[in-house]
Amino acid sequence: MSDSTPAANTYSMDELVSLCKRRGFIYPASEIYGGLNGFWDYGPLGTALKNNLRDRWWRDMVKRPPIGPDGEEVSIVGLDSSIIQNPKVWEASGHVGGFNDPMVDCRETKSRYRADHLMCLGLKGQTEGGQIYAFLENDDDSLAAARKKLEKYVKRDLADEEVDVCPLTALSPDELAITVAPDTKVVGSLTEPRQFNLMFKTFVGAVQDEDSAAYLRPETAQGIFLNFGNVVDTMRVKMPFGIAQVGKAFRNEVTPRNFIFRSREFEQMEIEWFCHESEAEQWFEFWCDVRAKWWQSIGLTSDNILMRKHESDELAHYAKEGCGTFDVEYRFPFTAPGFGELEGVAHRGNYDLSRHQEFAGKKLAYFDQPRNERYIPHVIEPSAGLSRGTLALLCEAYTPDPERASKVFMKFHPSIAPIQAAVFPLVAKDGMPEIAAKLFGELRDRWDVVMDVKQSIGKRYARMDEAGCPFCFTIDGDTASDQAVTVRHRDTQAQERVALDQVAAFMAQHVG
RNA sequence: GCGGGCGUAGCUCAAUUGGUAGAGCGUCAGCCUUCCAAGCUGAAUGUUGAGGGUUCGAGUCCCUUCGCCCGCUCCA
Repeated sequence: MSDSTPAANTYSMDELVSLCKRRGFIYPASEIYGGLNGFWDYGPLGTALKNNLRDRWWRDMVKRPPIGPDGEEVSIVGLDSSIIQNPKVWEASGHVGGFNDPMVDCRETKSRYRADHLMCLGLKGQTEGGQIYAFLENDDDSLAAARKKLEKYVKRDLADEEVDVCPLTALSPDELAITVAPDTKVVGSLTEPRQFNLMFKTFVGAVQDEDSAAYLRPETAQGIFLNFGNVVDTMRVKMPFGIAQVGKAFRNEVTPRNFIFRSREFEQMEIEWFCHESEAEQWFEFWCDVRAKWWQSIGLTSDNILMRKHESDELAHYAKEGCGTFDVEYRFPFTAPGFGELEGVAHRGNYDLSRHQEFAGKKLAYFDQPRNERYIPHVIEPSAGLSRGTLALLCEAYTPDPERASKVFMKFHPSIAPIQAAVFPLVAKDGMPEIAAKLFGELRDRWDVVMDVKQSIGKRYARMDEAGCPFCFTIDGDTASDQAVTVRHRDTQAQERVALDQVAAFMAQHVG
């Protein structure tokens, strides 16, 4: 998350969460049992919204992929790999090593540290009877403070040769017991390092022993790398090309927060774009541009979208030196005035395929006929959050309006709105419901449409405002004679008259 | 995992020093209604997050637990 100009959003997340529950977008998971931290269920409208976002992505990336720099459509094929994979996958990917951070807590200061980020200072060759002072790695002030405490303890200045520095993780439990934590003066306030396993562990088969242990995938990407060879062998693809996948991933987040922004079960929409190393930088720029524009095309305004280059110290373990990662970030109400990550476009180099080649002992090189060269492709990865994208759409759509009956309406882009049109007979008599039913039948095959004949027209309009339905078609007393209906526009509340036989054309024009 | 705050109807919230849990909105039904939650009538919905304790009596006090929010920590 990063800072920027003041927030445009003037509502609180509580209001949005409340509307999501009230209107069937998102419910707390297993709510009747008191919920479960970090999990959420999508209601009927939330499901429709999320599916629309997913389908739009699939259509724009796989079925009708973007035009590449050479003016031709790029080539992307789809995939749906399993959630549980051979446990060795996660050793090769670096998740077993890099995704398990040993943590220590300080009982005195209530601080938590990554154990591998703490270093220890002590007298060389002395452990018994002495004291050890922990300090933060790469922090000169912390180091100086630790040394000062050590010198005070031994009551003299120390030469550099006399002191010994080692990682906290190298300490024995006895040594840890005589260690003084940063910002404290007493010994033994640090807990033993504890593993924070961010991957969900499970067991394959009915017998639960370590041999059957497996993990739910923490990202969908690895399933693509595992099938790289299969796709090359079976799909007549040629470099450069992409493999796309949408699916669930699971992470045991330390702190699930901010509604569905950081949940433990979430969905990703990922493309792994394979190319020759010499073209990787060009494709990286290409995908950053394509993906930023795509988010804007579904209704996220440029004001709330930000492209941000990662600082070098926050690069992922797979990120290629010097090329880095770009984030597409969105200004959520809970991050404002800052931004939160929506999608990361990463240059993964050939890290993953090389690792799998090494760990699996299977050749994953590609023979490039035009180049007459065999190589392990480099990978550009536009990795988008489907759950986060859905949340961004909800946040972007939420529009308070004290003037209208609902006090708020959801301004979804018509193409991804969970309900794209509503058909209403103005009153439930005089043949109006019959005309409405006929129109409803014509529209529903192609769009998400509802029909409602109950209650006053104002109430139905207001209900559609909260659901974010962009257009309501109302059959009135004149329809039978003039063959026209009223279109009511959600955003402006304006009304216009449209010929009955032009409603589908109207929808095609305004919704797509 | 730590600290702080919170948890009452679908939603937003009331409920005196501990004394029978209510309102508005929403939902549903009926009447009505020819363009914005109209009006009238009626209805449903709560072990007050869960469990235990103190008390004649607990939404209210105490303990435990679960969940949510904020801050730390973390986010390959």
